[in-house]
Parts: sequence; C-alpha cells; structure tokens
Amino acid sequence: MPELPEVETVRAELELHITGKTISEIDKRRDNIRIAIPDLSVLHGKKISRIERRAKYLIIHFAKYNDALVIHLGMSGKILLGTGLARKNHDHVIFHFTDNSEMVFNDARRFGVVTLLSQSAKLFNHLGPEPFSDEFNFAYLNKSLKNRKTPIKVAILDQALVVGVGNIYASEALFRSRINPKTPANKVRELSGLIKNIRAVLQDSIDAGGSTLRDYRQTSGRIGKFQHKFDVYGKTNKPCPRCGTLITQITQAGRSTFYCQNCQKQG
DNA sequence: ATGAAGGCCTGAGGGC
DNA sequence: TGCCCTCAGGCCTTCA
Repeated sequence: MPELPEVETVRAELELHITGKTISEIDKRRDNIRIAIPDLSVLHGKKISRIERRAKYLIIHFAKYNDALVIHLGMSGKILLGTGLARKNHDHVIFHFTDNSEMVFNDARRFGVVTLLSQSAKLFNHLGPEPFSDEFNFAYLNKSLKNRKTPIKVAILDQALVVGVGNIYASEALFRSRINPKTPANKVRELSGLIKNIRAVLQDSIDAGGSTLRDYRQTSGRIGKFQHKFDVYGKTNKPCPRCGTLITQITQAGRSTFYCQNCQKQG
C-alpha cells in the first residue's frame, strides 16, 4: 500500500535510476484514471533533473523547464523501469527515454494520478504539513484538533491535518502511543508522543524499504520488509505484542482500524 | 466548518 | 471448477 514510506522509497529509486535521462516519447494508453491524464507531449525532449516527494505525490522536475510531472500511486499504482519490457495489463502510460529504456506507470485499480504540476493546484492546495517538518509540532496539532470531535484515527488520516499517514501507519502510530483510536481528537492528551510515534513508525518503515518499484534487473522484485513488523495492522484476534490481549478490528469512516483494547486506553 | 457517506476500480479470497 | 459476494483503501465529491 503506497503510503509515505513506499512513495519515499520509490522516489529514492527513481532519483537513482532516471535522473539525467531525457524523455523521447510518451505513450498514453488511456485518457482517464482517477482524473484525466492531460496531453504530456510537452515533456518530449525534456531532461529529468530532480525527483521530489510531497505528501504521497511524486514530482518529477526537468532541466530548463518550469512544469513538472506529477504521479500518485493511489492504491495499486506501480512504477516499473526497464528496457524492452513486455506490455502488461493496466500499463497506462509509458515514458520512453532517449537511451531506449522506459518507465511504465501501471495501475490496476486506477486510483492513481498522472498529470502536470501546472494543473495540480486542486490536488496540492489543501495539503497539511509534512510529518517530518518542524511545522508539524505540538502547537500546530493542538490548535488544529481543538475543535475536532472526530475520532483521532480518522483525524490523522486527513491529509489536511498531516500528509502521508495512511490506514496502516495510523493504526500503528496509535498503538505505539497507547491511544484508543476512538478517542475524540480534541480529547487526546499526549499529542507530543503521538507526533513522535507518527514520525518513528514512518521512519522505521522507510528504513525497511517498503518498495513498490521493481528494477528490471531484479525480476524477483524489491519488496519492503516493514509488513513483517506490524504490531496491530491486520492482526485481528492475534495477541498484542505488548500485553497479549487479542487485537480488535473495528471500522471507522469506512476503514479498518486495529488496536488493543487493553493497552490503548489513553485519550 | 465539520463530518458522515458514497463513489471510483480490479483482484484476491471466502463460501457454496 | 466456477460463480457470487465482500473487502481492500486514497481521496475526492456530495450531502446533512
């Protein structure tokens, strides 16, 4: 599931493998995924200079060119690099480079986005601070949650509050913080601890390399290892690693939440 | 302003 | 084997 750690891993891989490459041609095989894919032919002949991540978006910048390519992996999006790759089902956009290699955007469920930065204001305007930024601090969180009665789990999934935290890491961060996910956001006391644990769980996952990018030279695929370190996510009726109580699964805002009823009692 | 709910979309997995 | 149903979830839109 591409949350911040996976997107950051992909960013690092792209930086390593496609920086300096020049796009020769873009083969758009579908006009619509989550939103319409615009005409990308303006990028023909442009040389990739830098790969940035903002929230769960990848932003590919070009030398001597103001616009940039924006990619969001949604739920099932993958970026594949290689040369002479066989076309697969759900290959939606193929970026050909002048060295004959290619970058493929593949997304079975089409929740992803491929667009230009110049057309992305709507996607970026409402985004909150990056979790690792100084801006994401106690004063900010305290103020932002002061009047919010929505459950804390739902609040930290809101990209306007803080970006990059998806369903998996929301449950994991609350477990580490011993906070009950049902606690109204304005009743949570340990906000400093929550900030610390959101950062820690994201960093631990980045360190484990949750990767959705496959290097064509490693056909086995480079797979992240953090899924083996989940404390509560997907652990319904398995013992809590802290106290042994069986993990509970509930639904909040239409999404699964996993927590320990015994040791996540704090608000 | 807040927040609950619906919708997009395919593949995996369970039940029969 | 195969059909049908449910679930997975990022995030936008709609509605209360």
